[in-house]
Amino acid sequence: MPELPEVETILRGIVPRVKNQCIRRIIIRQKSLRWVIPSAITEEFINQPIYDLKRRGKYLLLFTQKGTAILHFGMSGSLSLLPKQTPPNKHDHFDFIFDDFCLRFTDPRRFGALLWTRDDPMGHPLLAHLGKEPLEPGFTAAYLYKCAKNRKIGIKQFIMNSTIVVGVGNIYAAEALFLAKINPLKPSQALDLTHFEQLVVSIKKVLKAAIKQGGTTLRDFLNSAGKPGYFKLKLNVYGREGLACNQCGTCLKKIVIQNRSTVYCPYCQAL
DNA sequence: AAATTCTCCTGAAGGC
DNA sequence: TGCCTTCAGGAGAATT
Repeated sequence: MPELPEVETILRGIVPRVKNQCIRRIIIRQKSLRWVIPSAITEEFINQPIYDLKRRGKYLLLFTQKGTAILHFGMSGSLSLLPKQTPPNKHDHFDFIFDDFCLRFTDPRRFGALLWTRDDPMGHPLLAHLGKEPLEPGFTAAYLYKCAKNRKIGIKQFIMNSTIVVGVGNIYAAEALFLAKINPLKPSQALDLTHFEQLVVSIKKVLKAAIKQGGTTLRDFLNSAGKPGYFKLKLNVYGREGLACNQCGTCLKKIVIQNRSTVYCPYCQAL
């Protein structure tokens, strides 16, 4: 599922092809994604140079003078760079047709989104209240510590709260907590500055490693048409319940937090 | 204000 | 073989 590193990789993959290019036509086959695709986009997004592309959290932004397209990949969304006229498959919901290629959005579960705003996208309701970017300098232990004050919620839910820090999804939350040796259920307010320092370092480390891994798959994305493969990052805990901890050999335990499966090492991550 | 629950959707996997 | 059930999960919306 596309988390921050995947979205970053998609961004880097399409920038060389898309930047300063114009979309000539938009084909929408399925407009009801997470939200209905606004009809204005089919006119206003056309023939406008896309002068910049950015990522904010897991959102991808395509800027033109008339407005900005906001893409989200939900759980199962992806983009492909394809030759024009490539026949669509079942879950190919929309195409951006450029002069020389087609950028196609595919999303079996339809949790993704395509929105359009004429205003500053950072002020859009979906983006306005997002928290810190985890790979930027403002994401610090002191910041988390301050946010965690009086928060009883478990630390895993805390770092997955996008109003605090963006882009830390279920997989990377579990992996970062393992690296930081913190129990996912630990009440946020009970952690001290040292814990948060470890946590910040671990989150940055896990995300950077995944982006680096994504870079190796980027070549395929650019040269041959298609999508970037998902990362074969070495996972310590996610999806490894019942297996031995890489660190100490203890049987990894799975619990459910807010309907999200959470795997951790009961020994390395004791409360 | 903070925490919890519900919801969207469909493919994969498991049970019988 | 095939049908049915369960699960996975990002994140906004609704509810407590």
